[in-house]
Amino acid sequence: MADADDPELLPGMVRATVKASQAKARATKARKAAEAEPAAVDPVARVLVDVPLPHLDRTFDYTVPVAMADTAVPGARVKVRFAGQDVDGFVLARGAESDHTGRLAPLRRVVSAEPVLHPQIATLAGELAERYAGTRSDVLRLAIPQRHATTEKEPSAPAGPWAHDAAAGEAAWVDHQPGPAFLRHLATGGSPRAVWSAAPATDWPALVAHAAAATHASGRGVVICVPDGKDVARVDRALIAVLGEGQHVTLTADAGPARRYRDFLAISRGARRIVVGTRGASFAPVDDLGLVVIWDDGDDLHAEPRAPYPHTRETLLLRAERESAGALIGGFVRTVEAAYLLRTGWAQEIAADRAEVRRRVTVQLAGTETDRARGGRIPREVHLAVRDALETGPVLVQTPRLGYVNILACERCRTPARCQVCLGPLALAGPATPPACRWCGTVDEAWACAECGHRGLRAPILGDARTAEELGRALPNTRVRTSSGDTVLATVSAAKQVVVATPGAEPVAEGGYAAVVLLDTWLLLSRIDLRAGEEALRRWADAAALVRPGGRVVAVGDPAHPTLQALVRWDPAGNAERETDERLAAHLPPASRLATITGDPGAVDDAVTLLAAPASAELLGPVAIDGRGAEGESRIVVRVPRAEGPDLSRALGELQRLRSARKLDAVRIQVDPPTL
DNA sequence: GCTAACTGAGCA
DNA sequence: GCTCAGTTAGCG
Repeated sequence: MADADDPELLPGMVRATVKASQAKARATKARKAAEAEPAAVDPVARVLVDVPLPHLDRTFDYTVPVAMADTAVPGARVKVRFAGQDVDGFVLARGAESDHTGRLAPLRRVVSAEPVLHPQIATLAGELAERYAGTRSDVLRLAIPQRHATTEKEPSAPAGPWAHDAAAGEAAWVDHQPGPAFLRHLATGGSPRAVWSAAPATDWPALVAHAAAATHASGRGVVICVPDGKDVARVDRALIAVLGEGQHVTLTADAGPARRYRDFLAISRGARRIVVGTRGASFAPVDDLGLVVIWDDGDDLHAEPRAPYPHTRETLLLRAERESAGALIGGFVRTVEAAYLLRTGWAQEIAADRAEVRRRVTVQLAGTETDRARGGRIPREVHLAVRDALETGPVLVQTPRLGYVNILACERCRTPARCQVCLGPLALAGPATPPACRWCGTVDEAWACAECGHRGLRAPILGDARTAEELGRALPNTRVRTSSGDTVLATVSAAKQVVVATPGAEPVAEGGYAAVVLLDTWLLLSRIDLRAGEEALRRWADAAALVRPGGRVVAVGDPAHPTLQALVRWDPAGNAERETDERLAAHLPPASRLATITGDPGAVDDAVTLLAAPASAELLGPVAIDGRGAEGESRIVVRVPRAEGPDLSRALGELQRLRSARKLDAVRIQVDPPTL
């Protein structure tokens, strides 16, 4: 260095360029000095850097140059030099000094002074990262939308005036007790928590809107999460009807970056206090949160498919606890997780009484063995019921999605064909091949039905198009429409018509359907899954609930099946209790905490030896998993009693930090996977 | 993840 | 004694 500082020692030819570069270096140095001149107040910024590595999920201190003193506020996006490159980060806090012993690097740039990361969301990200054994930066990627500079320059319009009609809210809730008391509690600043089983034919978006209005009346904010955009639109309309325009915003993934950021900012800046959206909205930084609402928490759309895979219900319940807000877990059915909240006394029950439910709907079963043997898909009595109901209004027919269950069934009694080795579903790999298990690959040449002994197999005839065709033939002068896949109808008019829809794609009918028909219920039940029963009832009830008050529901299926019996009795609570008992007996969630570790077989083995799991932990597997880009991977399940859940999460987090620090092959960890 | 520092092999 | 590819620690 001393030599280079003295140009006389260098040959003349290069002297000029050296001088020029030295002048440049001096200028850079001077600029750097100015930049590095630390702010007078709180010159240290604690920065969370956006790197995906678990062992780097901690804050790093940087000095705040005086030029950034006012913009590098907590919550602001910044660029910092990290490991020799520029990375994004958030300022978590400012402070007078650092506990880092070395020299601090200056912040490189304040991307924007907009404080998009609120303290309560930063804390939430930390707790979720810990629970799901992931990183805060992964959670924040889900929580904070992409910045849109143009949008950020515009101010957020303040909310206009509004009035609270408490009487209207209580009237709307009167059939669901103690709903009115729940609303009063919210309106007076309380934070009640309830699991709400909506009666069929309930205009649930309106009730949710009234709960939001009651909370709003107490001067607090509301977060409402629903499964999909169709539901967001319904609640949006209901909020407008109850509170007027401009009191709330909607947050959906498909809104486009500008719109999304604008609505996020309206919440972040406190210009709006009520938000309704899909799962991403669960992170909305609503000021002074008073109520969280989740509708239909069993819908798998509430399960985030990106790491660390947080579930909307868990995110919202955690926020309700931490931010002392009320909670409303609503649906036409009840998940075992919601039932558990009642069992533990965390929440109270809100439901309609038996008489009210009976006034609203009658559910009948149709389809006897003789009907089936005749080979007709739609039993005669269903045809009659449809014709009958069409006299007074539209009819909804739910039919399982084509390819939803790619399995074979007994030709005679329609019991799904299962593998003798592992109970997996049998399927045909191709024409003229014997049936084989889709899970373990075992070929079963000599299959015979376990129920009736019959040896013939058939692929079920399915699909909304087939059903629509069959109904169209039977009802020559009736309009038959379909709603499924890419062409989902949101609503239909009150006109007399038949709407054939796949589960989840049922349109809402103006005034409700005169009748709802559920076809091929056995197919939804044949899914061999942890949640098959719960999921089947959810899909039936969500369709059946679209009936008009006093309407009729006809389900085609086996009257002996307990899940269908729960539908007939309209007893989501009983079904959840039964499912919960089964889960308890089988040591499955919510009585236990489960986690899966997936990856290369070697890496998974290795991870298990490194995992300092609680002593009570059970390891199930590893098993090889196939299909969908998981070639040659294996998976192990770790199970602990619920009370040890936090210990397991901590151990899994520690495992990920250890593995990333040592640069071992990555493994994917999922805590409480929605399905196994 | 990335960079920068470190290591030792290979060669003058 | 030096370069350089390969390795690895640590990131403020």
